Amino acid sequence: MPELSEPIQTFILHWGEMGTRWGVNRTVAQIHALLMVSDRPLPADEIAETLQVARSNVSTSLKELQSWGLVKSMHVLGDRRDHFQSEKDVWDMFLIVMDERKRREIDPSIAVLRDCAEALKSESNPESHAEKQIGELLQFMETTNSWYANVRKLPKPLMIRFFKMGGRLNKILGS
Amino acid sequence: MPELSEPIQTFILHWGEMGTRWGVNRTVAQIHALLMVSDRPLPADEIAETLQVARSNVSTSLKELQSWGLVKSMHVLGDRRDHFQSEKDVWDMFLIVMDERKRREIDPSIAVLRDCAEALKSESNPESHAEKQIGELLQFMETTNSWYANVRKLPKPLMIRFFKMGGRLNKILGS
DNA sequence: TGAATACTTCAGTCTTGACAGAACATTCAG
DNA sequence: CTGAATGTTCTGTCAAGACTGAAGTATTCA
Repeated sequence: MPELSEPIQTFILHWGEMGTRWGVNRTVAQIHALLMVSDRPLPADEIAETLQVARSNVSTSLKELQSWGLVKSMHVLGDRRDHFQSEKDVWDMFLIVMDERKRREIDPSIAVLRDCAEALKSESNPESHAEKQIGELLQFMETTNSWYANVRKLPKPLMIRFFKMGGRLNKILGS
Repeated sequence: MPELSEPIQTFILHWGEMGTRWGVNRTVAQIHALLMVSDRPLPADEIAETLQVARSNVSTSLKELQSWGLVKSMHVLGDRRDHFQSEKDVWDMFLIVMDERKRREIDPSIAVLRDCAEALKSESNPESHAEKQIGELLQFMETTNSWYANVRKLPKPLMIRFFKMGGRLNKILGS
């Protein structure tokens, strides 16, 4: 592995930093960044060397990235080592992350809110404000969820068009 | 402060947990949750007692919530203490968080990516793949940013309509 | 078969950030 | 002016979890 050029280092470090701000382990995010900009799949030991972290740390981080579906392992002819490559398409990456966060965090939250709302309803209730507030939170999440489901099922080119549009929102909604 | 009922405890604890998953301090998120479901503004000491955390911890967490614009302090007649109330409207809350994350994280990331892309362009370049990838990331962020700006400037009722719609997306985009 | 290679898991260490409690600052009532 | 009430800041402690190196497992090849 050639040393990383300065701008690429900057990118990887920044991506790692952003990771932490969004609840993602720094090393995991850095490895993701590295694989994104790599022009070929990398074996774990090369990643460890490049980022100067322990081999074992790379192993678990790669597992994590694979569990998100952001990284896949593959093989290279004449090399026994696993090689890892990142999803490269930014839109696909985005959707993967959204799907996964929905599955891991939003959906369970909706379930919890629903239970809480239910429990508060059946008590004859000195906490009607809380009930109302939680109900609104629940409704909000359900609304955005179903909105997302609809965006999600658009074929990708249409979806991209949808996001590039936006200037025309007013016109559409005005009708 | 009456003790928290069981479903409300559940809600607050869950909200705290979700906080950590999104890079927000657990106590900060818990206080936010408590204030959301409270039917009146609460003074800091009451929050500390209710959530069983140190008064000083509450102080700094409230500062944090205020810096996000999610919580405001106010005064109650005949009480010298500051009382804190959360924004209650879920849509407004959502927009506040989006605005703030854009300002704190997305915009700076765009700046970094732009610098990196620039630096990679001027080097006569063995890293054209990285350049391409970072360029696409940049483009993606700029696209979503401007999409968000357009959604953002809709009057709230229209915006809500926009999110409740979604079923009609296909029809609209088909044209 | 066993040495070499690759990968994973585990146990202990280290770091970061969260937190408590104390010290400090400010305001206000008397 | 003083002391009680309130809020903030600071310092040291602690815990969570990130990370390392070593031990363990699996696979391949000589």
